[in-house]
Amino acid sequence: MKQTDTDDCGAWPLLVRLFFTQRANLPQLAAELQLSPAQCHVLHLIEPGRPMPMGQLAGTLACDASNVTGLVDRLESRGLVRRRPSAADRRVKVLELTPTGSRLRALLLDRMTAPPATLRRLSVREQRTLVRILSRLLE
Amino acid sequence: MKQTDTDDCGAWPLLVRLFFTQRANLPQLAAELQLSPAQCHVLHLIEPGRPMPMGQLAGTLACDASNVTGLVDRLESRGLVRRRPSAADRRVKVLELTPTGSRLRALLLDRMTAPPATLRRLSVREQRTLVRILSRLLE
DNA sequence: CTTAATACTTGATGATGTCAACTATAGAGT
DNA sequence: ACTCTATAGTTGACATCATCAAGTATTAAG
Repeated sequence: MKQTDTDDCGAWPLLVRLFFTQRANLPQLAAELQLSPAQCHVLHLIEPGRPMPMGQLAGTLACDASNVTGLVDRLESRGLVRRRPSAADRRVKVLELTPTGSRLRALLLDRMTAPPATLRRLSVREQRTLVRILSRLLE
Repeated sequence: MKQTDTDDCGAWPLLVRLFFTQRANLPQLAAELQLSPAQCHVLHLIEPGRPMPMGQLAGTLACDASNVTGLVDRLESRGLVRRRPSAADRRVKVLELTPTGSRLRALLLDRMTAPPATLRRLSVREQRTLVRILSRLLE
């Protein structure tokens, strides 16, 4: 079970390359929606109808809480996100998408998940295999 | 059967999720090497013994040329990268890793390609399959 | 009730990124 | 040659991203 860390046939290095490739074209995709990469990340994380405390967002983004304040400030000023006080704990503020934010998020996911041309090189069967394997990676 | 996977729309959203997951933990990994995410990206792109013109780097990063100037300034001031004039065209400056830069790059790739725990859920055979499929995506 | 811990904000600072203007070189066409 | 245009890189102005330290408000613990 433990054996293949150094002997995994290079699967992870390939994913790293894929990661950097995607990282490079996120800015342009974001710019088309008048967003920054970080804002895309936030929009991606807040699902419609699933409000999220700011602290949890900071945790998921793995960044400082004060950074989230600024990010949300800008998103809120554009009417994409709302801060709501939490009923349970008056310290926490919960974030939820506005209708506009929901629509923009849908548009973003649509563009991001528009498969690149290279994906068409795979057969349907290979794609299913890929889905099965990736699902297990994402638990 | 929440969704149809008769087409390619299943695999890419998963890769997008994987992408954002990795995006979130790059800052910490970078910080351990006293680097920023962007600097990691640059270091990842300049291979030892394969000098790269600044313009090409800007193209691959899909960012403005002036941004590369600053990135390289900081990397050069830390002795990780060198600017060299190009013999063929005196306008271009070619970037190459210093020995220190090469070592740090190796360390970075080592850490980045240290497979996450989730990868161990896959059998060797599944990992090979993943490698085969990803190679075709990246070729 | 006092004290400590948590959630978020503020202000300072550096890094990242874009744009416009600039220098220097290259590559035309005339 | 000589102008005209395009390209490679830098600089300066400015917004965003990100961290840290300090501060406020609230919660929780002793």
